[in-house]
Amino acid sequence: MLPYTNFTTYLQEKAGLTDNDITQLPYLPALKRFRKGQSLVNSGPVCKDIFFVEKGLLRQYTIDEQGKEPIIHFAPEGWIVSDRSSAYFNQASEYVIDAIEDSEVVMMNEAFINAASELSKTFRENNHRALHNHVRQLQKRIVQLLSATAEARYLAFLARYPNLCLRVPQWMIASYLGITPESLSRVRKDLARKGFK
Amino acid sequence: MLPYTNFTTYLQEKAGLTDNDITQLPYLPALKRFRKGQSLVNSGPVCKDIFFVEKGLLRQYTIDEQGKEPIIHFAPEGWIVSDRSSAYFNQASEYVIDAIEDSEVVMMNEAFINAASELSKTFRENNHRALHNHVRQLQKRIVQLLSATAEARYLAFLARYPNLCLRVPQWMIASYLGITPESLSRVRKDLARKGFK
DNA sequence: CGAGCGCTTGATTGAGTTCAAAAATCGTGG
DNA sequence: CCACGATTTTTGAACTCAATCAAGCGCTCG
Repeated sequence: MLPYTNFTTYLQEKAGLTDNDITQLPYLPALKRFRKGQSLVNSGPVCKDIFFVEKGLLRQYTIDEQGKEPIIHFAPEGWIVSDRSSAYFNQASEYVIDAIEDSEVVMMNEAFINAASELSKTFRENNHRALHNHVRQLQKRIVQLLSATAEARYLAFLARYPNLCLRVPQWMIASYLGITPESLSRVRKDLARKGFK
Repeated sequence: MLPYTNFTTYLQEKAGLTDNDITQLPYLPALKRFRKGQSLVNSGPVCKDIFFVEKGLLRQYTIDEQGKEPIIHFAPEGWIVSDRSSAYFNQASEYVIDAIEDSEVVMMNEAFINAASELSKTFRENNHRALHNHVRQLQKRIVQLLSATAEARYLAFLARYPNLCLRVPQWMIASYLGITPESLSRVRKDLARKGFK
């Protein structure tokens, strides 16, 4: 049995590889464990890998001029995170990816992606589709940041990442929303007062 | 001679088609003219085309719940705009694209993109590269909206779209930055006072 | 058990909004 | 080409949401 059930399911159901395809892959990517707080990649070097979260929870963030750490993404089990444009343009990554919980991560490198792409048209197409979907999510987030209040953005976070609000420290959610931890605390208090949940 | 010099240059220099490739295309996309204020596409229908701006200036925006119109992109000559994920997922587009100036636009449909992709590996690769680059720009904008002040965002706008600040009405720039026209007016006044430009 | 971290709460400050009105610019028809 | 109305930009004043600063509480982990 393979050491990663979520990843296998992903290859079959999301990425569109058949069982036969999988046996024909030259190798399967390694599973690595990361402790809470540990970094998978730092900003600086080129980020070559694509990470599939088998178990646990990752975050991706950058460090801006004022030393703030705005969070781009959270990635719980079954999600993927990477800085593909860093690999693509062979440029230094501006993002850090680290573990919010003890995590198990499947490290897909370019070679694996290429091999799977050679093998299966569906895999290629799904990859492309995922990229388009990513663009759409990013645009939605921009629209939201342009026009929605802190409260609306928090509610959107809850909808986008169900069951994550208890696993992610509040100060990180605040950073994802572009507000301070104090403000988020007040937003939540207000929602509670209004009888939310 | 072809009716669009910018688009031809784009096909050759950016998209990587050789002169020979171009003669082998089954057809070349149509050039359409749009008057200032006219819409190319509305939110609602699926947005199937990809627009290359031969001349003029377009904007892409959405309409949110409060009736605000946050602007996603500006596209002057030589730029491309579309809602590819709408075409890709065959879903209603949430965005409107209209002309800020009288414009000439090359309408590339899926068939043309597919034909060019068949013909040239470079075209395919450049397309993919452009998509990655797009993702990178979107992420940068998110980081900026999360952590930068109105002034910093305005300066970033000036850097990203050189020579556009005189062509785009200020209230639209304000909408792109996520602030009110009044606030932008004050940001500019402040910058002038500080001796900017 | 103590130190540190995360969350809350309060008081104050500040960036940006809202509302209102004047000034400047643009567009169009005569 | 000018004039007039409409739109855009500017300015002012009051206000609001969220940031900052500061203190206190509770939990966890060494």
